[in-house]
Amino acid sequence: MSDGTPGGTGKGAQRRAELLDAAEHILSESGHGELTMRAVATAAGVRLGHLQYYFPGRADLVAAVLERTLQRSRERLTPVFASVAQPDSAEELVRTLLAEQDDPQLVRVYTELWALAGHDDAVAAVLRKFYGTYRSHVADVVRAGNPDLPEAVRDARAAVFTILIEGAALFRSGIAGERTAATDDALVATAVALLRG
Amino acid sequence: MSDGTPGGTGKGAQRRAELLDAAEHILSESGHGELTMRAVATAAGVRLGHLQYYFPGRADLVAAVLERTLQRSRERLTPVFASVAQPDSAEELVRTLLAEQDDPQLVRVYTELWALAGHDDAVAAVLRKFYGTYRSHVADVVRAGNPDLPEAVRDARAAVFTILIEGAALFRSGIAGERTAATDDALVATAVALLRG
DNA sequence: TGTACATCAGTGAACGCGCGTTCACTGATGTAC
DNA sequence: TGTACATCAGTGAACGCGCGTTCACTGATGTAC
Repeated sequence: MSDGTPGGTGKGAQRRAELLDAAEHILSESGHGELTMRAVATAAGVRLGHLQYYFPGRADLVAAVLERTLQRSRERLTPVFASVAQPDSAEELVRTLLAEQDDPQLVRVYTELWALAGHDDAVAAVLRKFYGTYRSHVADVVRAGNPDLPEAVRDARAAVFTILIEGAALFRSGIAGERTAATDDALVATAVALLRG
Repeated sequence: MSDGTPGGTGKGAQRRAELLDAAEHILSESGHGELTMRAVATAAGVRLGHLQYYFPGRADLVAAVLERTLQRSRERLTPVFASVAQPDSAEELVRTLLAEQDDPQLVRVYTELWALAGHDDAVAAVLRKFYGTYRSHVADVVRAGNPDLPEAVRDARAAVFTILIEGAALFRSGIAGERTAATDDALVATAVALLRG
């Protein structure tokens, strides 16, 4: 490994992934405060000292969870946005994005990351970049369906769309009442209107 | 005090408020993990043992911050909703709700509470009730402007409206790019459309 | 008006525990010759 | 094919520290008679 991080390929990579799985699980189930080196090591069936072979400090571990989570989301979302060249598939796009939120563990991890961003500038910067890319993807969809829209309006629509989708995630983390088909339909209708204008 | 909690009125009440101010400040600036009994006592200029006279354990302190925050929001929001009997003031309502989010400390506290709700059932239950009331206020506004709308549609619109407003708060906690007038306008237009149908 | 007593407000020391971090160490695996 | 050596993967003990909690204590304020 050129960057000094163990686990590029093979056995090391698998171990690293297992450790991140354990950390992610604890983060989503119990929150940032319970994400201790010892808890992760125990959950992964590894000794404390060995966890530190992969992640020397707690900060490295948290940063790695953040990066992997966002990277996975990027890899899932990019093809989804790329496939909606035709603007009439807007509803399908929205329903696909909402379906991403069906994994409660992932939603809780995001909730934790949002809270972290509130008082950790590094996390905030990474999330800001992530949602910047997200918004530009949405803006591309808006432009495809309405090429003459002024750029400012297009970007504003993309921002509101993003707020709506992520707000929906927030309200699936145990805060809202039950999720109904009528709510989903209203959500989709509103989101589609933002894309189509 | 009939319930055993010190600080009902007078000096005790003021001390209690000061302690909660300190706790709230730490929660918003540094997060739940940094909210320790010692840090709160120090910030409030009080000895650890005395903080425990008001809040015997950390859980009591966190619960009190949660309750006071939501109670204050209720007291601010109830008259706002009550004043929009006339449905044509929908835009004013939305702008007022967004203006509530201009306090970064309050927004960060909410972000922390959302994360807490993800793995604390008591917090989740309190927040669920709060947003249930919130949605029913919104639904009343929707009904005032459109009395014949089926109840399911009305409630769905209220839910999406709430998602949109709270999603906007989320994206003011350091996650989004800059907040522009165009974004606010698009947000208001979308929210008003949900109220008016 | 005075006094006795209860309650309120606040102090200070000590406890055991889990935490992140440091570090010396061992065995397994790969690689050069 | 064998051997020497470097690197990788994993162990185990110990550290100092900050944490929540417990508890005995003191002084100020209110109240009953």
